[in-house]
Amino acid sequence: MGISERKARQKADLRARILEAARAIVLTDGFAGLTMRKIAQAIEYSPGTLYLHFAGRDEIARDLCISGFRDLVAALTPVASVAEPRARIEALAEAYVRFGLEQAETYRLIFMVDPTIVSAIYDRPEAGGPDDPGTQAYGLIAGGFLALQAAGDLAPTADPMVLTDVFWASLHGVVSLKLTCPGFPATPVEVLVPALVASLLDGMLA
Amino acid sequence: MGISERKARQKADLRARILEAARAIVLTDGFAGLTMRKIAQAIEYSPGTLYLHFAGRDEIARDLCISGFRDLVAALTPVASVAEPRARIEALAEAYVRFGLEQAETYRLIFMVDPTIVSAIYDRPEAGGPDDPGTQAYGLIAGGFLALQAAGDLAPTADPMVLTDVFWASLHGVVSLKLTCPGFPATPVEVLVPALVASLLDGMLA
DNA sequence: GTCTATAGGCTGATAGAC
DNA sequence: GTCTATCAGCCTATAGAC
Repeated sequence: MGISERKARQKADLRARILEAARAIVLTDGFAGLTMRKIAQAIEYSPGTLYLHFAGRDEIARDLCISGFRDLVAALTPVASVAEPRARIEALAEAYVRFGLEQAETYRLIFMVDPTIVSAIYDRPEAGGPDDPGTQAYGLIAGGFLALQAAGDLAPTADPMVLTDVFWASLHGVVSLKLTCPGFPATPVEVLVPALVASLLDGMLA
Repeated sequence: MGISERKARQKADLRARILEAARAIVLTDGFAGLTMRKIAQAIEYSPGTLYLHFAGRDEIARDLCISGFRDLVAALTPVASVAEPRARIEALAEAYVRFGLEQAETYRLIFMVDPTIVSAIYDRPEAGGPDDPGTQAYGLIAGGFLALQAAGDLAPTADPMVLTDVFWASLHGVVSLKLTCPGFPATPVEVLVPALVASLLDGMLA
Protein backbone atom coordinates (compact mmCIF):
# COMPACT_ATOMS: atom_id res chain seq x y z
CA MET A 1 0.00 0.00 0.00
CA GLY A 2 2.79 2.44 -0.85
CA ILE A 3 0.55 4.79 -2.78
CA SER A 4 -1.96 5.44 -0.03
CA GLU A 5 0.88 5.88 2.43
CA ARG A 6 2.49 8.48 0.23
CA LYS A 7 -0.81 10.31 -0.03
CA ALA A 8 -1.27 10.24 3.72
CA ARG A 9 2.26 11.53 4.15
CA GLN A 10 1.68 14.37 1.70
CA LYS A 11 -1.52 15.30 3.51
CA ALA A 12 0.25 15.35 6.84
CA ASP A 13 3.04 17.42 5.34
CA LEU A 14 0.66 20.05 4.08
CA ARG A 15 -1.06 20.16 7.44
CA ALA A 16 2.29 20.72 9.09
CA ARG A 17 3.17 23.45 6.59
CA ILE A 18 -0.11 25.18 7.35
CA LEU A 19 0.63 25.14 11.05
CA GLU A 20 4.17 26.34 10.49
CA ALA A 21 2.98 29.24 8.35
CA ALA A 22 0.30 30.10 10.91
CA ARG A 23 2.90 30.08 13.66
CA ALA A 24 5.10 32.47 11.72
CA ILE A 25 2.18 34.82 11.14
CA VAL A 26 1.23 34.82 14.82
CA LEU A 27 4.83 35.61 15.71
CA THR A 28 4.99 38.62 13.42
CA ASP A 29 1.43 39.96 13.25
CA GLY A 30 0.08 38.70 16.55
CA PHE A 31 -2.85 36.41 17.01
CA ALA A 32 -5.34 39.01 15.82
CA GLY A 33 -3.43 39.17 12.54
CA LEU A 34 -3.82 35.47 11.86
CA THR A 35 -6.23 35.01 8.96
CA MET A 36 -6.94 32.15 6.63
CA ARG A 37 -6.03 34.29 3.65
CA LYS A 38 -2.59 35.09 4.99
CA ILE A 39 -1.89 31.47 5.74
CA ALA A 40 -3.00 30.43 2.27
CA GLN A 41 -0.84 33.09 0.69
CA ALA A 42 2.17 32.05 2.75
CA ILE A 43 2.02 28.42 1.63
CA GLU A 44 0.93 29.38 -1.88
CA TYR A 45 -2.40 27.59 -1.79
CA SER A 46 -5.91 28.92 -2.11
CA PRO A 47 -7.86 29.78 1.05
CA GLY A 48 -10.38 27.05 0.37
CA THR A 49 -7.72 24.36 0.53
CA LEU A 50 -7.10 25.08 4.19
CA TYR A 51 -10.59 23.85 4.99
CA LEU A 52 -9.66 20.39 3.71
CA HIS A 53 -7.13 20.13 6.52
CA PHE A 54 -8.70 22.13 9.30
CA ALA A 55 -12.28 22.78 10.27
CA GLY A 56 -11.49 26.49 10.46
CA ARG A 57 -9.39 29.16 12.03
CA ASP A 58 -10.23 28.04 15.54
CA GLU A 59 -8.84 24.56 15.04
CA ILE A 60 -5.59 26.02 13.74
CA ALA A 61 -5.42 28.30 16.77
CA ARG A 62 -6.03 25.36 19.07
CA ASP A 63 -3.19 23.35 17.54
CA LEU A 64 -0.86 26.34 17.77
CA CYS A 65 -1.83 26.75 21.40
CA ILE A 66 -1.03 23.15 22.19
CA SER A 67 2.37 23.25 20.53
CA GLY A 68 3.07 26.55 22.24
CA PHE A 69 2.35 24.91 25.57
CA ARG A 70 4.80 22.17 24.64
CA ASP A 71 7.41 24.85 24.02
CA LEU A 72 6.79 26.22 27.49
CA VAL A 73 7.25 22.76 28.97
CA ALA A 74 10.48 22.39 26.99
CA ALA A 75 11.70 25.72 28.36
CA LEU A 76 10.97 24.74 31.95
CA THR A 77 12.18 21.14 31.83
CA PRO A 78 15.96 21.80 31.97
CA VAL A 79 15.79 23.95 35.08
CA ALA A 80 13.33 21.62 36.80
CA SER A 81 16.20 19.26 37.46
CA VAL A 82 18.02 21.68 39.74
CA ALA A 83 18.36 19.74 42.97
CA GLU A 84 18.26 22.44 45.63
CA PRO A 85 14.56 23.43 45.99
CA ARG A 86 15.03 27.15 46.44
CA ALA A 87 17.49 27.44 43.58
CA ARG A 88 15.10 25.43 41.45
CA ILE A 89 12.21 27.77 42.15
CA GLU A 90 14.34 30.79 41.38
CA ALA A 91 15.45 29.16 38.11
CA LEU A 92 11.87 28.22 37.22
CA ALA A 93 10.77 31.80 37.73
CA GLU A 94 13.56 33.13 35.57
CA ALA A 95 12.92 30.57 32.82
CA TYR A 96 9.15 31.18 32.88
CA VAL A 97 9.46 34.94 32.57
CA ARG A 98 12.16 34.66 29.94
CA PHE A 99 9.96 32.36 27.87
CA GLY A 100 7.00 34.70 28.19
CA LEU A 101 8.94 37.78 27.13
CA GLU A 102 11.00 36.16 24.37
CA GLN A 103 8.13 34.12 22.91
CA ALA A 104 5.71 36.97 23.47
CA GLU A 105 3.15 36.08 20.82
CA THR A 106 3.20 32.42 21.77
CA TYR A 107 2.65 33.35 25.39
CA ARG A 108 -0.15 35.70 24.41
CA LEU A 109 -1.79 32.95 22.42
CA ILE A 110 -1.64 30.51 25.30
CA PHE A 111 -2.61 32.64 28.25
CA MET A 112 -3.94 35.99 27.11
CA VAL A 113 -6.12 35.57 24.07
CA ASP A 114 -9.12 33.38 24.53
CA PRO A 115 -10.42 31.27 27.41
CA THR A 116 -11.69 28.62 25.03
CA ILE A 117 -8.31 28.03 23.51
CA VAL A 118 -6.44 27.46 26.73
CA SER A 119 -9.17 25.30 28.14
CA ALA A 120 -9.10 23.25 24.93
CA ILE A 121 -5.79 21.92 26.19
CA TYR A 122 -7.51 20.53 29.23
CA ASP A 123 -10.53 19.33 27.31
CA ARG A 124 -8.55 17.04 25.04
CA PRO A 125 -8.91 13.30 25.47
CA GLU A 126 -5.56 12.90 27.18
CA ALA A 127 -6.16 15.91 29.43
CA GLY A 128 -4.97 15.19 32.91
CA GLY A 129 -2.84 12.36 31.63
CA PRO A 130 0.94 12.43 31.77
CA ASP A 131 1.14 13.53 28.12
CA ASP A 132 -1.02 16.60 28.65
CA PRO A 133 1.21 19.66 28.34
CA GLY A 134 -0.88 21.55 30.86
CA THR A 135 -0.41 18.82 33.41
CA GLN A 136 3.28 18.63 32.62
CA ALA A 137 3.88 22.36 33.05
CA TYR A 138 1.94 22.41 36.29
CA GLY A 139 3.87 19.38 37.52
CA LEU A 140 7.22 21.00 36.81
CA ILE A 141 6.36 24.07 38.86
CA ALA A 142 4.59 22.18 41.61
CA GLY A 143 7.67 19.95 41.85
CA GLY A 144 9.66 22.86 43.22
CA PHE A 145 7.26 23.41 46.08
CA LEU A 146 6.89 19.71 46.79
CA ALA A 147 10.68 19.53 47.02
CA LEU A 148 10.62 22.49 49.37
CA GLN A 149 8.11 20.66 51.51
CA ALA A 150 10.05 17.41 51.39
CA ALA A 151 13.12 19.26 52.62
CA GLY A 152 11.08 20.48 55.56
CA ASP A 153 11.53 24.12 54.56
CA LEU A 154 7.87 24.85 54.03
CA ALA A 155 5.68 26.37 56.69
CA PRO A 156 3.68 23.51 58.25
CA THR A 157 0.29 24.97 57.38
CA ALA A 158 1.26 25.73 53.77
CA ASP A 159 -0.37 23.85 50.90
CA PRO A 160 2.12 23.26 48.05
CA MET A 161 -0.66 23.34 45.48
CA VAL A 162 -1.91 26.73 46.67
CA LEU A 163 1.64 28.03 46.68
CA THR A 164 2.09 26.74 43.14
CA ASP A 165 -0.97 28.71 42.05
CA VAL A 166 0.25 31.80 43.89
CA PHE A 167 3.64 31.48 42.25
CA TRP A 168 2.24 30.88 38.76
CA ALA A 169 -0.30 33.69 39.01
CA SER A 170 2.37 36.14 40.18
CA LEU A 171 4.74 35.22 37.37
CA HIS A 172 1.89 35.52 34.90
CA GLY A 173 1.23 38.98 36.28
CA VAL A 174 4.78 40.07 35.60
CA VAL A 175 4.83 38.66 32.08
CA SER A 176 1.39 39.81 31.00
CA LEU A 177 1.82 43.29 32.44
CA LYS A 178 5.16 43.71 30.72
CA LEU A 179 3.74 42.41 27.43
CA THR A 180 0.67 44.62 27.49
CA CYS A 181 1.94 47.77 29.14
CA PRO A 182 5.61 48.09 28.25
CA GLY A 183 7.31 50.20 30.86
CA PHE A 184 4.37 50.33 33.22
CA PRO A 185 5.89 48.58 36.18
CA ALA A 186 8.87 50.90 36.17
CA THR A 187 11.00 48.24 37.84
CA PRO A 188 12.81 46.19 35.17
CA VAL A 189 12.18 42.45 35.15
CA GLU A 190 15.76 41.73 36.15
CA VAL A 191 14.95 43.38 39.47
CA LEU A 192 11.24 42.61 39.63
CA VAL A 193 11.43 38.82 39.33
CA PRO A 194 14.14 38.23 41.95
CA ALA A 195 12.34 40.63 44.27
CA LEU A 196 9.09 38.77 43.69
CA VAL A 197 10.61 35.35 44.35
CA ALA A 198 12.49 36.58 47.39
CA SER A 199 9.34 38.17 48.80
CA LEU A 200 7.26 35.07 48.21
CA LEU A 201 9.82 32.82 49.84
CA ASP A 202 11.13 35.04 52.63
CA GLY A 203 8.51 37.75 52.97
CA MET A 204 8.90 41.49 52.89
CA LEU A 205 8.77 42.14 56.58
CA ALA A 206 11.70 42.73 58.82
CA MET B 1 -24.66 84.42 25.19
CA GLY B 2 -27.35 81.98 26.31
CA ILE B 3 -27.80 80.43 22.90
CA SER B 4 -24.19 79.44 22.33
CA GLU B 5 -24.04 78.13 25.88
CA ARG B 6 -27.05 75.95 25.28
CA LYS B 7 -25.46 74.63 22.10
CA ALA B 8 -22.23 73.84 23.90
CA ARG B 9 -24.21 72.10 26.63
CA GLN B 10 -26.11 70.02 24.10
CA LYS B 11 -22.88 69.06 22.39
CA ALA B 12 -21.32 68.02 25.67
CA ASP B 13 -24.45 66.07 26.51
CA LEU B 14 -24.31 64.11 23.30
CA ARG B 15 -20.64 63.40 23.84
CA ALA B 16 -21.45 62.07 27.28
CA ARG B 17 -24.27 59.94 25.91
CA ILE B 18 -21.90 58.46 23.33
CA LEU B 19 -19.44 57.53 26.06
CA GLU B 20 -22.17 56.10 28.23
CA ALA B 21 -23.47 53.94 25.40
CA ALA B 22 -19.94 52.82 24.54
CA ARG B 23 -19.36 51.91 28.15
CA ALA B 24 -22.51 49.78 28.22
CA ILE B 25 -21.48 48.00 25.03
CA VAL B 26 -18.02 47.24 26.38
CA LEU B 27 -19.59 45.87 29.54
CA THR B 28 -21.83 43.47 27.66
CA ASP B 29 -19.96 42.64 24.44
CA GLY B 30 -16.40 43.21 25.55
CA PHE B 31 -14.00 45.67 24.01
CA ALA B 32 -13.76 43.73 20.77
CA GLY B 33 -17.52 44.11 20.39
CA LEU B 34 -17.37 47.89 20.56
CA THR B 35 -18.17 49.29 17.11
CA MET B 36 -19.19 52.69 15.90
CA ARG B 37 -22.36 51.25 14.40
CA LYS B 38 -23.48 49.74 17.70
CA ILE B 39 -22.84 52.99 19.54
CA ALA B 40 -24.80 54.95 16.94
CA GLN B 41 -27.70 52.52 17.13
CA ALA B 42 -27.75 52.67 20.92
CA ILE B 43 -28.08 56.45 21.02
CA GLU B 44 -30.33 56.50 17.95
CA TYR B 45 -28.02 58.59 15.81
CA SER B 46 -26.32 57.80 12.53
CA PRO B 47 -22.75 56.46 12.58
CA GLY B 48 -21.43 59.55 10.87
CA THR B 49 -22.59 61.79 13.70
CA LEU B 50 -20.15 60.14 16.07
CA TYR B 51 -17.28 61.55 14.08
CA LEU B 52 -18.42 65.06 14.90
CA HIS B 53 -17.71 64.37 18.55
CA PHE B 54 -14.79 61.97 18.43
CA ALA B 55 -11.93 61.54 16.00
CA GLY B 56 -12.72 57.85 15.86
CA ARG B 57 -13.08 54.63 17.75
CA ASP B 58 -9.66 54.98 19.36
CA GLU B 59 -10.50 58.28 20.99
CA ILE B 60 -13.67 56.78 22.48
CA ALA B 61 -11.66 53.84 23.79
CA ARG B 62 -9.11 56.19 25.31
CA ASP B 63 -11.80 58.15 27.15
CA LEU B 64 -13.40 54.94 28.40
CA CYS B 65 -10.01 53.80 29.61
CA ILE B 66 -9.43 56.99 31.55
CA SER B 67 -12.80 56.88 33.26
CA GLY B 68 -12.27 53.20 34.02
CA PHE B 69 -9.04 54.06 35.72
CA ARG B 70 -10.91 56.64 37.77
CA ASP B 71 -13.31 53.91 38.85
CA LEU B 72 -10.37 51.82 39.99
CA VAL B 73 -9.06 54.75 42.02
CA ALA B 74 -12.51 55.19 43.54
CA ALA B 75 -12.59 51.51 44.48
CA LEU B 76 -9.19 51.70 46.18
CA THR B 77 -9.59 55.05 47.91
CA PRO B 78 -11.84 53.93 50.82
CA VAL B 79 -9.56 51.12 51.94
CA ALA B 80 -6.43 53.26 51.52
CA SER B 81 -7.37 55.06 54.73
CA VAL B 82 -6.96 51.97 56.88
CA ALA B 83 -4.40 53.01 59.44
CA GLU B 84 -2.58 49.79 60.22
CA PRO B 85 -0.19 49.18 57.30
CA ARG B 86 -0.55 45.43 57.05
CA ALA B 87 -4.33 45.55 57.27
CA ARG B 88 -4.31 48.29 54.65
CA ILE B 89 -2.28 46.20 52.22
CA GLU B 90 -4.56 43.22 52.74
CA ALA B 91 -7.60 45.43 52.16
CA LEU B 92 -6.02 46.96 49.06
CA ALA B 93 -5.39 43.52 47.62
CA GLU B 94 -8.94 42.42 48.26
CA ALA B 95 -10.39 45.64 46.81
CA TYR B 96 -8.16 45.48 43.75
CA VAL B 97 -9.03 41.89 42.90
CA ARG B 98 -12.70 42.47 43.60
CA PHE B 99 -12.72 45.44 41.25
CA GLY B 100 -10.97 43.46 38.55
CA LEU B 101 -13.35 40.53 38.75
CA GLU B 102 -16.57 42.50 39.19
CA GLN B 103 -15.74 45.15 36.59
CA ALA B 104 -14.18 42.56 34.31
CA GLU B 105 -14.60 44.36 31.01
CA THR B 106 -13.45 47.65 32.46
CA TYR B 107 -10.38 45.95 33.87
CA ARG B 108 -9.74 44.26 30.54
CA LEU B 109 -9.98 47.59 28.76
CA ILE B 110 -7.52 49.24 31.10
CA PHE B 111 -4.86 46.58 31.50
CA MET B 112 -5.36 43.80 29.01
CA VAL B 113 -6.37 45.19 25.64
CA ASP B 114 -3.93 47.53 24.08
CA PRO B 115 -0.64 49.05 25.20
CA THR B 116 -1.42 52.31 23.47
CA ILE B 117 -4.61 52.80 25.42
CA VAL B 118 -3.15 52.38 28.87
CA SER B 119 -0.12 54.46 28.03
CA ALA B 120 -2.46 57.17 26.77
CA ILE B 121 -3.32 57.75 30.42
CA TYR B 122 0.27 58.59 31.13
CA ASP B 123 0.75 60.57 27.94
CA ARG B 124 -1.96 63.06 28.74
CA PRO B 125 -0.94 66.63 29.57
CA GLU B 126 -1.57 66.24 33.26
CA ALA B 127 0.17 62.85 33.37
CA GLY B 128 2.30 62.57 36.45
CA GLY B 129 0.35 65.34 38.11
CA PRO B 130 -1.83 64.79 41.16
CA ASP B 131 -4.95 64.54 38.98
CA ASP B 132 -3.58 61.75 36.82
CA PRO B 133 -5.53 58.59 37.65
CA GLY B 134 -2.50 56.42 36.98
CA THR B 135 -0.45 58.39 39.46
CA GLN B 136 -3.30 58.32 41.96
CA ALA B 137 -3.76 54.55 41.77
CA TYR B 138 -0.05 53.98 42.10
CA GLY B 139 0.11 56.35 45.02
CA LEU B 140 -2.67 54.58 46.87
CA ILE B 141 -0.90 51.23 46.64
CA ALA B 142 2.56 52.61 47.26
CA GLY B 143 1.15 54.32 50.35
CA GLY B 144 0.68 50.96 52.00
CA PHE B 145 4.32 50.04 51.62
CA LEU B 146 5.53 53.48 52.61
CA ALA B 147 3.45 53.16 55.76
CA LEU B 148 4.97 49.77 56.35
CA GLN B 149 8.41 51.30 56.02
CA ALA B 150 7.52 54.23 58.26
CA ALA B 151 6.41 51.78 60.93
CA GLY B 152 9.82 50.16 60.72
CA ASP B 153 8.33 46.84 59.64
CA LEU B 154 10.02 46.69 56.26
CA ALA B 155 13.29 44.87 55.69
CA PRO B 156 16.06 47.51 55.71
CA THR B 157 17.23 46.71 52.18
CA ALA B 158 13.72 46.71 50.70
CA ASP B 159 12.67 49.39 48.23
CA PRO B 160 8.99 50.34 48.73
CA MET B 161 8.64 51.21 45.04
CA VAL B 162 9.92 47.81 43.93
CA LEU B 163 7.62 46.12 46.42
CA THR B 164 4.72 48.15 45.07
CA ASP B 165 5.49 46.89 41.57
CA VAL B 166 5.82 43.33 42.84
CA PHE B 167 2.52 43.62 44.65
CA TRP B 168 0.69 45.18 41.70
CA ALA B 169 2.08 42.71 39.18
CA SER B 170 1.09 39.77 41.37
CA LEU B 171 -2.44 41.03 41.85
CA HIS B 172 -2.70 41.68 38.13
CA GLY B 173 -1.63 38.09 37.57
CA VAL B 174 -4.44 36.78 39.73
CA VAL B 175 -7.07 38.97 38.10
CA SER B 176 -5.98 38.53 34.50
CA LEU B 177 -5.52 34.78 34.83
CA LYS B 178 -8.95 34.40 36.38
CA LEU B 179 -10.52 36.60 33.71
CA THR B 180 -8.89 34.83 30.79
CA CYS B 181 -8.73 31.24 31.99
CA PRO B 182 -11.70 30.70 34.29
CA GLY B 183 -10.91 27.85 36.64
CA PHE B 184 -7.30 27.53 35.61
CA PRO B 185 -5.68 28.31 38.90
CA ALA B 186 -7.78 25.72 40.70
CA THR B 187 -7.41 27.65 43.95
CA PRO B 188 -10.36 30.05 44.36
CA VAL B 189 -9.55 33.73 44.75
CA GLU B 190 -10.85 33.77 48.30
CA VAL B 191 -7.94 31.48 49.14
CA LEU B 192 -5.46 32.61 46.51
CA VAL B 193 -5.36 36.31 47.38
CA PRO B 194 -4.88 35.95 51.15
CA ALA B 195 -2.24 33.28 50.50
CA LEU B 196 -0.51 35.60 48.03
CA VAL B 197 -0.50 38.56 50.41
CA ALA B 198 0.60 36.42 53.34
CA SER B 199 3.43 34.93 51.30
CA LEU B 200 4.60 38.31 50.05
CA LEU B 201 4.60 39.78 53.52
CA ASP B 202 5.73 36.83 55.62
CA GLY B 203 7.27 34.43 53.10
CA MET B 204 6.51 30.79 52.46
CA LEU B 205 9.42 29.31 54.31
CA ALA B 206 9.31 27.82 57.77
C1' DG C 1 -7.34 17.85 -4.09
C1' DT C 2 -7.06 22.12 -5.66
C1' DC C 3 -8.66 25.83 -7.96
C1' DT C 4 -11.58 30.24 -8.94
C1' DA C 5 -15.29 32.82 -7.70
C1' DT C 6 -18.37 34.43 -4.64
C1' DA C 7 -21.76 34.72 -0.94
C1' DG C 8 -22.61 37.26 3.03
C1' DG C 9 -21.04 39.31 6.82
C1' DC C 10 -18.50 42.62 9.35
C1' DT C 11 -15.63 46.99 9.99
C1' DG C 12 -14.06 52.36 10.10
C1' DA C 13 -14.57 56.31 7.90
C1' DT C 14 -16.27 59.80 4.46
C1' DA C 15 -19.12 62.71 0.84
C1' DG C 16 -22.75 65.33 -0.13
C1' DA C 17 -27.81 66.38 0.43
C1' DC C 18 -30.71 68.83 3.51
C1' DG D 1 -25.68 68.98 12.80
C1' DT D 2 -27.62 65.26 11.14
C1' DC D 3 -28.89 62.41 7.69
C1' DT D 4 -28.43 58.70 3.83
C1' DA D 5 -25.58 56.33 0.98
C1' DT D 6 -21.45 54.47 0.09
C1' DC D 7 -16.47 53.53 -0.33
C1' DA D 8 -12.92 50.41 0.48
C1' DG D 9 -11.39 47.12 3.05
C1' DC D 10 -11.33 43.08 5.89
C1' DC D 11 -12.99 38.47 7.25
C1' DT D 12 -14.82 33.16 7.25
C1' DA D 13 -16.64 29.83 4.75
C1' DT D 14 -18.65 27.48 0.75
C1' DA D 15 -20.07 26.03 -4.21
C1' DG D 16 -18.90 24.24 -8.32
C1' DA D 17 -15.46 23.73 -12.21
C1' DC D 18 -11.49 21.01 -13.34
